[in-house]
Amino acid sequence: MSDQLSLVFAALAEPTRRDIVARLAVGDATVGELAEPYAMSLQAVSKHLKVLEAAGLVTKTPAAQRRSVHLEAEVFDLMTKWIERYQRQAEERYQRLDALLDQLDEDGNVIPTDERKTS
Amino acid sequence: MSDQLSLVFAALAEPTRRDIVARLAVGDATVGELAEPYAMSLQAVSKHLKVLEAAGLVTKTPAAQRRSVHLEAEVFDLMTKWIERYQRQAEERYQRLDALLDQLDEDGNVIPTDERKTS
DNA sequence: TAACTCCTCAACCAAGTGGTTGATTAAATC
DNA sequence: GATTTAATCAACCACTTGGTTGAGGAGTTA
Repeated sequence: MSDQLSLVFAALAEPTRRDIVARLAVGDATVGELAEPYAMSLQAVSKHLKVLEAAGLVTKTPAAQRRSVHLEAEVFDLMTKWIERYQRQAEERYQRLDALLDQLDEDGNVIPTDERKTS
Repeated sequence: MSDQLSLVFAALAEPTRRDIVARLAVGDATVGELAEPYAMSLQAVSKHLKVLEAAGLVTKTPAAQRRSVHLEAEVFDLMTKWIERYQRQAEERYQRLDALLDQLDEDGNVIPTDERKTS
């Protein structure tokens, strides 16, 4: 499961991690600040951040006592491109199906080309 | 992890399942047809389909010997809405940051409002 | 009805995941 | 320099996951 798209989808499959992303969209924060609202331990949040980091969704300032975490918006493009591709493909397919249904008469028989209504 | 958004992201975190979605975007298929290209057992593919079904990404014709599987394109909206929201938010934040940087002089000091260039 | 085919269900297994606690590193402050 | 504070590392645990094989259910066809 090492390709980035898999990592990104897996990272966002967790409500806590989506919540963290939502918070980081507002502005950068330290690990402690991010952990504060949750009942779980700081270590658990640190683990979640590592998952987000591995997916490329988040980066941390390399070395400091209070490490600032911030969102990398570009990675979203990976997902949207994948999604849009198949969403569009599926929608087009249904349009073709509609078109095909238009070519059938009330009994479900194919109407010959020369007898079809010209739109 | 029972909310649909989590289920959808988790479902698409698997390359095999994304591959199945890609195939279904082209057109409906039976379970056997979907399983054919993979080295894994039919049961394994059936499990993958169950995950996709639970996420609402896919539906099966209720009961037939050769069950037709087809893609539900609407569910993609859930994801795109979530993604776009935070992507937009993050991008706007960077625009505000740029604006803020415009308000600083070369030494990094804040330029008082009445001394700023009027755009 | 019997046989065959397509698919699902059930039990099992190795590996991964989300959480815990305890110890440790490294920066900031006294 | 010693102490506090912020964050990570490491080991552990219960549960989930992606795969397997074997049996069973429900249409289809002989």
